[in-house]
Amino acid sequence: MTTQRRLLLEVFQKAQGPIDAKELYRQASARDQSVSWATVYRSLNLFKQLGLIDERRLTKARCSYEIKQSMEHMHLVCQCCGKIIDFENYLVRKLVELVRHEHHFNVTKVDLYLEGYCAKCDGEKEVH
Amino acid sequence: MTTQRRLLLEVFQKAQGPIDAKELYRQASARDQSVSWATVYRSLNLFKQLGLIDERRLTKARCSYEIKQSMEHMHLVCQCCGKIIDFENYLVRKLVELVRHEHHFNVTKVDLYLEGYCAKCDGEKEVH
DNA sequence: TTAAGTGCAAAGGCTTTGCAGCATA
DNA sequence: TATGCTGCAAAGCCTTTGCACTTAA
Repeated sequence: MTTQRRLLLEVFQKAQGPIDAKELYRQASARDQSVSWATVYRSLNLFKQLGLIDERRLTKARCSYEIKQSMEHMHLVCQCCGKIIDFENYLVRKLVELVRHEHHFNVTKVDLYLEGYCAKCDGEKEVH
Repeated sequence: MTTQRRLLLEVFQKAQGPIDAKELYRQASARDQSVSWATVYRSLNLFKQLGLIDERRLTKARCSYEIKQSMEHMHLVCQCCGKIIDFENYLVRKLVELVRHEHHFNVTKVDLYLEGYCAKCDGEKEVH
């Protein structure tokens, strides 16, 4: 456990939700200028391998990372205001069990991403 | 509508499930050597904009594309051999309805991604 | 004919890696 | 002290873009 890794983990713990490598680098190097891109990416791969963080493909350009969540965890992303709502439900587990049985597919990771309009933005859309 | 675009759409229609740009280029240029990477990517962006195809980041390295599917569509990605299995089930619709009601979230796009071991790779894992 | 599409090559982003020096245990 | 980690810089991929030429309508 090095100072760099400790620092990066702290940034993750402070973050509310997923962040990308760029943001991780930005926040970490703001607190310790010597932190390099190489260390950021090497640590991300390490944390991922250790199961400390999840890697998601939220945008085309780059991956997002966040402290590991439960399997029943979903993200609702508002395409209007960008708000991210975290959401958990037993139906996700049912879905996983279904896949396991119908396809003999041994699920290790679930990534559910729903895009649309949140209550607020959808309401405003109706008005116009 | 150019010959190149027609050819690329044909490759999509023949493909069983999502393919990435590399595979699209491979198959297209096998039938018409003059097809270039620039045209492949420019066409992908056009098709996406027209709503003909969906773009998903199924693997970390690159995006996958496929003819637009229903909302109940899911992807199972084998972390061992990389195979991508398409899968549909009514539970996805139930999930969407749940989100709609419980969070007043107006869902426009669903992206469900399950990672794990396919039947074949999981079987081989057991042996060792 | 002419606006739009194409190929080529170069550039742009994100991520990985070789290597020498440094720090943790 | 010895293994493992780091920073730097360069390289590796995937994707986009400028430019001159070609093609579909």
